[in-house]
Amino acid sequence: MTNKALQEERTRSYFIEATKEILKGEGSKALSVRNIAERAGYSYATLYNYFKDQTELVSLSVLEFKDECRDTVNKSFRKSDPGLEEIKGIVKAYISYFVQYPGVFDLFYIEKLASKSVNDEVINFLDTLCQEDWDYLMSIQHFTIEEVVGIRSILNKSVIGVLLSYLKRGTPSEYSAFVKEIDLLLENVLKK
Amino acid sequence: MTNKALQEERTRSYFIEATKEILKGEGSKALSVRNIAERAGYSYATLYNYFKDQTELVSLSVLEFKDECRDTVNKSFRKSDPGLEEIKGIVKAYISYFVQYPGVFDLFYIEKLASKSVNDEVINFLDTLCQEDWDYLMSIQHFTIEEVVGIRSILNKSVIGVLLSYLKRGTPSEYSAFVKEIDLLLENVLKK
DNA sequence: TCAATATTATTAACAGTGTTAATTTTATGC
DNA sequence: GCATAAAATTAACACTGTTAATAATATTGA
Repeated sequence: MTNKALQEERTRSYFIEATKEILKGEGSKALSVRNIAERAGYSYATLYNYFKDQTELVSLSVLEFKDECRDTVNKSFRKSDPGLEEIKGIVKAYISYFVQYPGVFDLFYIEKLASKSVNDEVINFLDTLCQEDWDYLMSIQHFTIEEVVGIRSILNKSVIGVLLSYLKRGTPSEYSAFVKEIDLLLENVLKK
Repeated sequence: MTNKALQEERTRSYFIEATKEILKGEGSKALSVRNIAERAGYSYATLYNYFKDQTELVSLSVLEFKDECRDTVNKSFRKSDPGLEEIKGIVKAYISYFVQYPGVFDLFYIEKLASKSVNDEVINFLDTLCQEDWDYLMSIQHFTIEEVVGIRSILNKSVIGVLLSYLKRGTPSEYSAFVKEIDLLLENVLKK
């Protein structure tokens, strides 16, 4: 019965939306089954009629955050020509997203995810956002394949590191210094 | 009475040792007040007669792990001449320590620490281990001050990133690939 | 040595967590 | 309207950190 399936999907979405709200707001530390259920308008045990456990709900949220992050990056940095400047813009917009939602950073890079496929999708996400630009830079022979492999690796890892330091250790303490650090980093990593 | 102070210090050390054992073994996820106390041979509430709360115990553990990590790095990489090769050795030994004790990585870079001073000590730790080498490289004019500032930043952040990816996301999945990635990274970051 | 005191360690309790089983409420088909 | 199927709920269990009140031990003074 398709009517039943529709209702079920609606109820599931209430739980997912509640989970996302808490993760974006108070963060994963404040997430709890009872907290989610209350916000969704159900009792805590009802959640288990629709989801295996809490981690499934978190994994589903991660996938939606991934889409949201991609949209944010695409909008905030209006696609100019492909190349180094676009990579810089993408990286900055990507970083801005996690500064706005630190709880989502935890999900992407720290918390244990239920599904291995979600895990892999997330860890390569930033790199895939820049795929076209790297292809372009190789096509015009600005970089060799070997250079691109090395630079991509450094870029991806140092972006994760700079975010972890800022969000979890408050280093640097000022946001302006953080922005400067990123500019310096991009300048040095992407130079020939 | 110095006898009393001695006994108190001994009891404190039992709790600290128990905490360190759990953190190195099962990790911070398995850490609990009752778990620590049981291993220390006391009841759970006794802990609060010697420490403000669990976070104080964790902060004290972090400081001891810091010393242990420094010793490990100094021993495993027998100090040759200062310079690029020594930096590579230090970084590799540093990374190895956290691969051996993933729970300690969590404490250093992820978990909220009670004391801000401990926080700052930890985040700059790798960089301070290489201090002499950077000074040397500038003294022989292998790098300029500006170059060193940029390279240090990239090195520190990308080491954190590469560790986070490997320990928390299992990327790369093979240890041999992980080692290769680090070699490539060091090669590219430290080149002129 | 024995009672009074000070110190140390313990149990009980509270509010919170994830999860499961049993139960109650609601909706459906005849 | 009634029996049945579905959905939502409460009760319970084993955990968590932390505090207050109690029990056990050690120390002191006479």
